[in-house]
Amino acid sequence: MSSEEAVPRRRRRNPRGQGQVLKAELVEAADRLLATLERPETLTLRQVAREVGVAPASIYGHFPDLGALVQHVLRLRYDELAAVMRTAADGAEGPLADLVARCAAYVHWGVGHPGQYRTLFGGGMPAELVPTNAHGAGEELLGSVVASLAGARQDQPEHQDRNEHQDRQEHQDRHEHEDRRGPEQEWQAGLLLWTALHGLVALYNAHGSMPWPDLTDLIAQTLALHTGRPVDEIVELARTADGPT
Amino acid sequence: MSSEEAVPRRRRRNPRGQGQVLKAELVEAADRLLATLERPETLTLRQVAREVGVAPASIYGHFPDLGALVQHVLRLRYDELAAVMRTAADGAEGPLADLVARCAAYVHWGVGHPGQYRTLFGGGMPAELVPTNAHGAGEELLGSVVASLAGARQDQPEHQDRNEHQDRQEHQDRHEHEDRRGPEQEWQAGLLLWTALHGLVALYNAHGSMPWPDLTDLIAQTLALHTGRPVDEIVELARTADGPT
DNA sequence: TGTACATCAGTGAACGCGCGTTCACTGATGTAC
DNA sequence: TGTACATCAGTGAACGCGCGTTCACTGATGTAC
Repeated sequence: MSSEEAVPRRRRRNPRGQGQVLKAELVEAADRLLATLERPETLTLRQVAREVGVAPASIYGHFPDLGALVQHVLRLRYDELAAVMRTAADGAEGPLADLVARCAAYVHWGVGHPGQYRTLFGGGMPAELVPTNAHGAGEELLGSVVASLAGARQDQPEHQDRNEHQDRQEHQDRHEHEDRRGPEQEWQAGLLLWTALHGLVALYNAHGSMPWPDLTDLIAQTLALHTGRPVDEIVELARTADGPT
Repeated sequence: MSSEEAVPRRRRRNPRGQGQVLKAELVEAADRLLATLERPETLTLRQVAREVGVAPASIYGHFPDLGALVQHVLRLRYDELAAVMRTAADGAEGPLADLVARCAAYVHWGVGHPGQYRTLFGGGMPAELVPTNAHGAGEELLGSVVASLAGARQDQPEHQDRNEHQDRQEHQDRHEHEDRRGPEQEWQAGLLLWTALHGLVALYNAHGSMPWPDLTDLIAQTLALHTGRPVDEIVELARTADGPT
């Protein structure tokens, strides 16, 4: 370990038709660095070049600049997260299970990929590079949570929304008609759930040294709050979703 | 506006006994830049010097390096946030009002100071500079939320925790005795509330271009979920806490 | 079968920039005699 | 009242560094004749 790290990686030039190989290696390297670096937003073009073992100028043959490379990587990761959530929900039986699977997948991905999560949702990147910002805060992702939460609430056996139907003395004029939940309330509820999950991931990742309770418990507790369902039921669903550990 | 910005600010040297004046100016300038910069974690020693109108080397007379200066500023801001929350709770009548006042103050401060909030809680700074990390994730702040939430739950008129007392078929062995909430549950509940508030602030700040619902509504909704109290009651309390708008 | 040439996949050196940090210095202002 | 000196509050130039980007280039490999 003395001087081994100082030796620059050598690399065989690709044969004729294989120009795309380096591009793939660049993407992998950037991804690896985003995952690894303590502060991924400080990623550097020369770092990527070094990681691959290539001259800095070589990157320009494949991407106009570092921004474009990062954007490419983030797009992949965002799609991966969305896919993970979709897949997790695939095996779900019923709307609540669907919601639990999606949200658990979200949080576990975020905790498993701190660097990329931070880069995607931490707001530390030039806004135009991040798919999350590019078209309205990760529309697909947020949309799926909103829909899933709405489905789970719809499905509730005895749907008593005690938070909204009692104790209204004088404010019933402010909201026109909340006997039935409109799409706007559903959107707000989903948004709120997303912020809760995001806060959980962000703080969990930022304060790794703190003594955190079991993550699955925290997710279950959060979902219990946002669905009004018993925490044990959620834990049960989360456990079967995670598979036998 | 053409060349005006290129002119470096001139500054009178302080008279003899007034060496501390520059120190104060440095703190102010760093604070202003942390508040202003799009990515405050990229703050630079030379930027601070420029902002004050002083040679970069002059900073070393007052701080050993930029880190020390930033640490100083963050300490001030953290104390300010804690004080704002304390003051807000001072006028509160009852535990629920206390909780609402504290949490509303937290969120409003965070949204009003995006740069500093990000620097304090965003995890983008070398950990040792941030008072939040220095002694256990902002113990005082988290502790106050935990206590306040526990107080509000204690105070609940008809304390029915439907999330925990029904539908337990086979998992009652996992938790030993949750008829009464132990300090551990209280801590977890407070932690979860904190993550929710943090997620709200972080995403609100990061996605300013999104169409967000009214912030006070979101806070109230969050607190309604975490206390099990009707949202209207919370909104009422939040409104009186904010003062007439 | 041989050879000139084009293309491909990168290289290597150089540029100008902003950065943190150092070091000897400057010039105004108090203080001792 | 004068003057030598110490101190204070900062300056200015220089250093070495890593960075993004440019530009002419190189050397292996395929293709046309």
